[in-house]
Amino acid sequence: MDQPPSSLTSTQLTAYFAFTEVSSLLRHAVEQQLRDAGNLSYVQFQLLARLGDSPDGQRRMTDLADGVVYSRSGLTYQAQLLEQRGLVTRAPSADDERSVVVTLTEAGRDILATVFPGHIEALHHLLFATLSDDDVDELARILGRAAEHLRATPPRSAAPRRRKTSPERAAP
Amino acid sequence: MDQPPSSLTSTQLTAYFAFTEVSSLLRHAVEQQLRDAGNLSYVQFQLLARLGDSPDGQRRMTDLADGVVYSRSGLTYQAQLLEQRGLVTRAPSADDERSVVVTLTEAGRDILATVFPGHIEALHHLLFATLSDDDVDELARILGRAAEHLRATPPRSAAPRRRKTSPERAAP
DNA sequence: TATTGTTATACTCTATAACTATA
DNA sequence: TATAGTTATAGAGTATAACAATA
Repeated sequence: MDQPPSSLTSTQLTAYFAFTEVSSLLRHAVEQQLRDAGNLSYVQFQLLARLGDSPDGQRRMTDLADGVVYSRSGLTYQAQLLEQRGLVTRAPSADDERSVVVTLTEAGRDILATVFPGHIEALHHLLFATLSDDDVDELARILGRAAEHLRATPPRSAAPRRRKTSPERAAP
Repeated sequence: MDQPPSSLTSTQLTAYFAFTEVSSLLRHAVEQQLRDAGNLSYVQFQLLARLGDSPDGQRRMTDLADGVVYSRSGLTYQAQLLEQRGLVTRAPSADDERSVVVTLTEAGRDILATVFPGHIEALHHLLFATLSDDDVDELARILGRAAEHLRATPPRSAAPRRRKTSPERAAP
């Protein structure tokens, strides 16, 4: 049903509260596992995992920043930390001297390998243990659609701002 | 391709990634709305909302901390900020002189009233716009179960720690 | 002694603005 | 001029430990 924009159905409220609760508790637990298993923050894990996903283990700084919705400076800070620990290297790109290419090192892969099993195990214990296969199917379908929608929806009030990647003409 | 996950199905992975993405984007958008509409952080909003939920607009510090999974000191910090803005008051409890009762003020209720409509509207736009009623039902059911499970599942490695509220007998 | 809450403190993280260099 | 990234800096937030007061 369509509602006046100032109310939610009770089911919507239930869904929202459950979502935030799962999100918060799961995030908390995962952060702790990552910290215990590899002394990684969630953000650092995301960055390493992104690099691990790349076929050559490399990404440009900007591409990494886009994925994690970070400010450039925030990413520089995290990249420095990871570099100091020897988990990544940074070098200017051959294509474009302005760009910096971040590369996952062997040590970085090792850390990922150390952390992954516990990560997955935690998801089993915390999230999937009580869900049926059908539930997981539904979840993937519904949240997949929601994610797609969110990705395509610009933050409304911040609309006239310049986006990071998209080359919009600036409305002065 | 991804690395072969040791024991998650591809649907589970899809569901997990979609969940984290929705969680992250939604949280980001909601935080911005709360900041814009009422200059509130997400945590501050949660605290005020919790107080607003209470019939008399009051809660003990410890009860508030439990709900938000915070350290005591972190809660004290936030409560100070809210008190400075006149959104809550703090006073020793009559029942137990050790306890501090936090009370939502008129100004606090006003802020909640100011912020709520936009909050709900954002949820409409961002989350519920693309979901059918059945989807929302499913989401509420599935995540409700997951939340219940998470709530009941103690962080495994931190198990032998004392919990905050539950009067367990401590296993020595 | 155990519980409630505050304080002191140190640390992590994030964003903004100014800056350098390449395109 | 526009883009990629770094640096300087400042601010919010969080947790740990020591502490005071009450039960």
